[in-house]
Amino acid sequence: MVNTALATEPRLDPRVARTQKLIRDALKTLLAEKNFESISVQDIAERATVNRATFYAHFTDKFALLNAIIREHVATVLADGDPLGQTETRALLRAVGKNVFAFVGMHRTCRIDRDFEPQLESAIEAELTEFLQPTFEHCTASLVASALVGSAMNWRHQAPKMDFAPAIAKIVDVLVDGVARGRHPI
Amino acid sequence: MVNTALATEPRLDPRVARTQKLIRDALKTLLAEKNFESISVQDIAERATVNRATFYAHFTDKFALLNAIIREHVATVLADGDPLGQTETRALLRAVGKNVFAFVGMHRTCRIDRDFEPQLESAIEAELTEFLQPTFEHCTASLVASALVGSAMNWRHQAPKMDFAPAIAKIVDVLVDGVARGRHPI
DNA sequence: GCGAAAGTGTCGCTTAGGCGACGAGAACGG
DNA sequence: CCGTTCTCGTCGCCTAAGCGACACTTTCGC
Repeated sequence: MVNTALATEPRLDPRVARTQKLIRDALKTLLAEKNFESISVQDIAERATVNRATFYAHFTDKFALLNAIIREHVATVLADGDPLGQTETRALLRAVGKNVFAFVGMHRTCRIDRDFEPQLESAIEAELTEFLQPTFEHCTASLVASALVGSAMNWRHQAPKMDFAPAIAKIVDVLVDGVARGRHPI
Repeated sequence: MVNTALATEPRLDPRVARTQKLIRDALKTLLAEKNFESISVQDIAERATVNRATFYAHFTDKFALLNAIIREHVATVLADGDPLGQTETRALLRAVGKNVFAFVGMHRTCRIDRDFEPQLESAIEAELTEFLQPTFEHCTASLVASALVGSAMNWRHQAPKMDFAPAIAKIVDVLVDGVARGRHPI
């Protein structure tokens, strides 16, 4: 019996793992205290009990770090209820969509917002694409991800208080049956 | 304005501080799960996300670590209510004694017990002696510490359910007359 | 009783992290 | 306007931590 983790991860120095966790946790707690743009790399390094230079050895800047944290969070939310376990395509997409909307919805009150939305969106898209890879071929996964995330962001701005179930149903219908059904009559 | 901490501490590498804290916390959490003697150095190192060799670079063995933790805890309990703030010797000793008995009492249910008592006792004594140093000359501090801790351990075995206030009063009465002469002015 | 398994304490070698300094850009306040 | 201050990103040197192996001792389980 071979450990598959060893195959994918060529071995991670425990110091690296620890340092990265310290840095992630540092930003998380700081975000609970003040907004993102008023947080400096020094703040993060200090809170993480890590040297500033060490920070740069792991993340190019604080945006990259935030991105990593978002993606980490997204990944867990996406897996809720094991949506990929659904055999029927329509049911699978609905389940995935529900998680995407849920994630986008819960970040309405987050301190990050405002001018970070583009990063947020692309982070979700990237993570969702990876999440769908085992089920769809890359090109399709990417398209589905864009569609779902884009719709979710749109819903968030237009009618965040409305139930998102109908919106998801419509999106899934289009994705599964093709765009022809939604075409305006000629 | 000179930072006094810089004078006393010749500079502590943050990695060292972090590692030691990780190791301390590791043993603390492990003690909440199982008893001391069934905890191996490996267990501690693993929980602390620290290499076993690193453990030995900081503590000679697990007993030394436990000792350090005890002393750390003792130090905080001893300072409760700022007993050294008392100007009257009798009141001061009573306040200190109360904290000592409180500490010894709260360790009745601790998983460490049984055959660790000698270490426990000497750790408390050592810490208490240091604690009393600014107020009493070393020799006196040591004597007072031995008396208080020894009495507390005795009380713990003989009549742990009895109120310890009278016992302390008695000890203080015995100590005061001889001890007053060794106390620093003011 | 004995071999296997697990724990201990230590040692050299390798690698990640801390330090201090640097030049550069941005923000501020006189 | 220009100095002051702060943050950024990077570099070379040094040190702490990780690794794997070693020779023991202890503890089991058969």
